[in-house]
Amino acid sequence: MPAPQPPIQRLKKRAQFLYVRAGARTARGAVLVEARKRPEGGPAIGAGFTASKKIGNAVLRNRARRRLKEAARQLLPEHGLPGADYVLVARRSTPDAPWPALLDDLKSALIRLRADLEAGPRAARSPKRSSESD
RNA sequence: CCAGUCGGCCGGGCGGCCGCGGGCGCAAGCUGGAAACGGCGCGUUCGAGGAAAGUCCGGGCUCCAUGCGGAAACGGCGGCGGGUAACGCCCGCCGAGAGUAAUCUCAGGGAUAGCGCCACAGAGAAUAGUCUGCCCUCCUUCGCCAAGGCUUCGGAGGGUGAGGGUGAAACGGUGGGGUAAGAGCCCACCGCGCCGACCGUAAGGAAGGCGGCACGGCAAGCCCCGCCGGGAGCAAGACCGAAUAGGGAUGCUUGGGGCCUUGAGCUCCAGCCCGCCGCAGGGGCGCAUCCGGGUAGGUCGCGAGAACCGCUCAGCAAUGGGCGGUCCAGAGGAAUGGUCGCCCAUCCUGAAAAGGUGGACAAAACCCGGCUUACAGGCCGACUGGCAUU
Repeated sequence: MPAPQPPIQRLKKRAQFLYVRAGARTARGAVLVEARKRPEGGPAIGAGFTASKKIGNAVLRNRARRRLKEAARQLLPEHGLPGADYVLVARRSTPDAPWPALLDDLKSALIRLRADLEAGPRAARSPKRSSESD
């Protein structure tokens, strides 16, 4: 490994999740990814995981969250933007999707989001997002 | 062998590779630090369930309330005995009901404490009752006659509670006697009620005797009796505690005037500030150190116990005693995973070989004891009935 991988920090607090929720958002197949630059920056990449009750019972939610965690572990250091926080939201197909397809979806979403984030925080907030945000 | 009843147990296995959380250890390495000690890292070890679920009962623990005891109200429970920390749970037994049987089911205290209700149907539904009937007397009427009576239609009065019919239930049943017809009116048996030797700790069982029948059901309508119960919950609760704002104390500093309760108190004017200029209006004007309360956040609570395993003793059992051994998840929006291979079940195709498919229900969150509900498939034991065989 020539370049050191950026460290990954787990998001824990509700406030952190709410902060990221106001940022960019991209859905790809089995995953929905939210991302936003932290104001203080830094080399670390933040990662949080969410599986709502829409996914199913506790067993299914756990499985979805853990698959997202493993996928993020593999892809986030390479495709994530240092200094930004990501929240991976499980969708109904997350627990059962084929593993390579899940990785593809996440990778595609991360690349798209990275481009948005690097273009600037204003550009990340596309107008269609305002309708679906609460 | 087939059909069935009951109880107990398991609930995929093994192995690569890459990861995660807790505990313990660490020579060297990187890193923070004056150090102590941390972080990264390395090693090692442990890391979801029988229901972890529903949150329906019972407890532990914590805080609140509380002088002690009792009662009312409200809620829960309800055969008897035992087990237990406790229970609405468990075991054994009793009673009633179902089944050929093993076995299963039961809100299983009180209906002579009182009130209330008993739909529909039906004449009548609880101090009974005459719709259709049966019988007697009287009146009327038809017919026969041996002149004594017999008989048909209708009406009135009375007797009856037997037959028909209604109903979940009609105020004992069957048979005989009896009678105008009938009726526990009388008799036998059965049922029922009362007493009851004797057996059982008890619920209860019961030989036998007496009674001529009296006493319908619902307490899951109110109620009565007995027993139990203070409330809220780990977001309990304890400790530490930043920034900012506000409170208090001390010290220092201060444009001018007024007031008094003499203090950075109140108030007026000027000045300055609220991006700049003008006008109008509004707001603000100490600093430093320390103290205490609270918020974010953090630490504890937090797992060696009504624990698990084996042997043994007591007991029909639930369970309890003794001895030996084991340490067995703990966190917050972070862990208990991802992926691959082989095997074992499932299902599909197939004559087979084989190929494909793909793993029930469901995941701790303060901890125990129960209950209830969900569950692919499999294993073990005991017992009952039938068939066959010896």
